[in-house]
Amino acid sequence: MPPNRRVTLKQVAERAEVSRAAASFALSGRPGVSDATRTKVLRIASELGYAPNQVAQNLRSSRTGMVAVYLPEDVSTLSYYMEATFGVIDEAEQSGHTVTLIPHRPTGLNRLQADGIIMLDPTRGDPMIGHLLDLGLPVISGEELPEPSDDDLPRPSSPQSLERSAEVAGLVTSDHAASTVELLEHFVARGARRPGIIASSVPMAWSMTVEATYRQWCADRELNPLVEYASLDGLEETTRRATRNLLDTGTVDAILALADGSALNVITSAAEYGRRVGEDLLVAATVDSPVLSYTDPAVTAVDLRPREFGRRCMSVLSRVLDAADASPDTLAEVVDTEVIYRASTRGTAGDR
Amino acid sequence: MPPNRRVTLKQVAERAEVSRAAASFALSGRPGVSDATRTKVLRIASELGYAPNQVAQNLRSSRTGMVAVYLPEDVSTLSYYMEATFGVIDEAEQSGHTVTLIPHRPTGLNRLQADGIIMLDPTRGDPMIGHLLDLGLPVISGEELPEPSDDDLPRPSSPQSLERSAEVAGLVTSDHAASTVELLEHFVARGARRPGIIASSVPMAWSMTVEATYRQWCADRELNPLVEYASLDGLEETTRRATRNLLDTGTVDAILALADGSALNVITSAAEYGRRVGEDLLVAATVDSPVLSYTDPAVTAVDLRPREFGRRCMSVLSRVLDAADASPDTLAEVVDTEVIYRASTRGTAGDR
DNA sequence: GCCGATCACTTAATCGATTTAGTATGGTCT
DNA sequence: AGACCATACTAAATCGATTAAGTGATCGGC
Repeated sequence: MPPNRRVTLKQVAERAEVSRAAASFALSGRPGVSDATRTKVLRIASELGYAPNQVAQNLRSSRTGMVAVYLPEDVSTLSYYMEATFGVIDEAEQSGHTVTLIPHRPTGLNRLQADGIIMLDPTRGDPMIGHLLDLGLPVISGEELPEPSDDDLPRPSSPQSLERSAEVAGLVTSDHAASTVELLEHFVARGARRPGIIASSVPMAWSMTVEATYRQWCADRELNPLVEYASLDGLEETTRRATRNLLDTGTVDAILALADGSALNVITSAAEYGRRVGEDLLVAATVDSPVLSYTDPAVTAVDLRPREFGRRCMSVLSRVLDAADASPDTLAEVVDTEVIYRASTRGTAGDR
Repeated sequence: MPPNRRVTLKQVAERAEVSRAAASFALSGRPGVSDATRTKVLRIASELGYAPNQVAQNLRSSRTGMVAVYLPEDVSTLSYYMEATFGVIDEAEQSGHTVTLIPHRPTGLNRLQADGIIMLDPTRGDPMIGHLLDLGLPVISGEELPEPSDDDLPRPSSPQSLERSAEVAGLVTSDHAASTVELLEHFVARGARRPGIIASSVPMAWSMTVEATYRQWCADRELNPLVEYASLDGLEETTRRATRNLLDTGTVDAILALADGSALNVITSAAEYGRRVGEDLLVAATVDSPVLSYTDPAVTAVDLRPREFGRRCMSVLSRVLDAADASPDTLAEVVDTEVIYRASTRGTAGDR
């Protein structure tokens, strides 16, 4: 009755005049009790507002009921991670898991309680990645795990753990290569001849895929790739410089920006170079973000469906957790993306 | 030894040749064991890499060890909440709490396990707010709790719970009135005479404070307030319209935008009206966001120190949880803010 | 009419840590 | 030497749910 004192199974059992075990059977829907008893217990449970104490359940089942999400520390595009995290939460609710966020510092990592880990966009060189893999928990990687770089310290781990960390339990990706090609072809269809790219020096798998795809696309057409970088150190300054360098060439008539910040900078400074975005300068971004629809003109971008992406990560993790023992190969899934066409790539060749 | 099998207190006790109770006393630092035993237990515990099972601890202490954070469903400025949430996590780590995010749907709310709740920017009309307040857990509100509007359904709650929900256990705010005045005065100091505002129709306490402060400021100077709204329904369209309406007046020479999207739209469409941002049109935003530093010119904005804000919310909650029984009045704290001056308010009146 | 099987249920062990109550040891005081 | 007490520890209960093992009753088959 008092909402501060929670109803326990024992109380339900007493009211129903059965043992705690019988009540437990009835509530969990397993055989062993008569239909009469079952309905009675269920009725009383709902009357009393019984909700099982998850802490007790978890202790018994030696699970934590928690899923830990790890996000990159330095992110330029926050909305993606926010949405993806809520996608994880959506799906975690289904399987009765709670979602916790992992701090970026390794302090107290051994205190981390979770049944599994979801890493979004693991960054090469981030020492946390190794620590998390070494925890012995099933890990789902959102976007590919980058190869450890040479200057990374070798993790102090036994051969056994090395072997384990070579594999994640599941992998969810988006087809960045396909969406990059779609954007580049769209540039061409809208009348552009020389697309350039403002890449990111952040060593995440997806950004490397986009850049490599662009370079390959240029190679296929015997075009000289026009690549400028925005780096995490001095992000604003390098973003501005990348924009300036591309526009200074004078030959660029389309720009593919990896980060929303870069696209934004192109939009707002194009006028200084006498360029009109959407007409003689097409602009698109590889990751959509709310801000890209507020600019004038609004910016064409790839909707990575982050919410769905997060849901899929959690759903893969659920399957891994249920499989318990037998999961020899890692589960892999691809989330569909969609290019959102906006005014920044209207171009000169007809409508739409 | 195997990292997948966690070390338990029993194992430590056996290795140290004492009872589990003695080991527990030793580890928790309470009297009742000799110094020799204590050091021995501690040594063995660290050798074995013992970490107490928090699930068991929580069951025993009938706490959950979790803090639940509730974010508004429709947010235009994501980075603020992201940062604030990580601030909560920073501080929660200190007190050994895990942070979970609350889904926006009330489904399964009674299954929510937490020792306390932190609501960020509670929105008037959001039915979740009532539900969360009725849970009987200590609630910290980040920014004031709005008065329930008339058309809100009365919550089905006993008088007792009504009384309780009238009060939150703690309140953390930023001084939006002060920062608004600072921005307006800055406009004037930079040569502006007629500032307008693109307000938000989102009924959150802070946005209402900013708008009210602006109106009062105008009234004090016998100026006619120039207010346009960007509403959540059709955010892009209303944002554009608000910008257009303000610029169409021709009299506006400074614009204060509540959301980063609005500020952005002003920046990118000013040229069409023959205005030069930072010269004959000053622009500032009441909430800083990464995108505001990538535009050209970059936009002056208020840094609300969201990370610190989140930390303070959690620290207040910690105090409430420790106080246990005696906390008659709600704890209140104010987080300092800082205006970040950028090129969009350079103006005509000298340097700065 | 008796054996075995099935059903419906209860008892008790279990998860891992904390904590109360209880016990043995040694020392001090008179 | 016996009473008394503090110290250092152990045994066992506890948190709330799950589940293996056990008990009694009923039923069917031959």
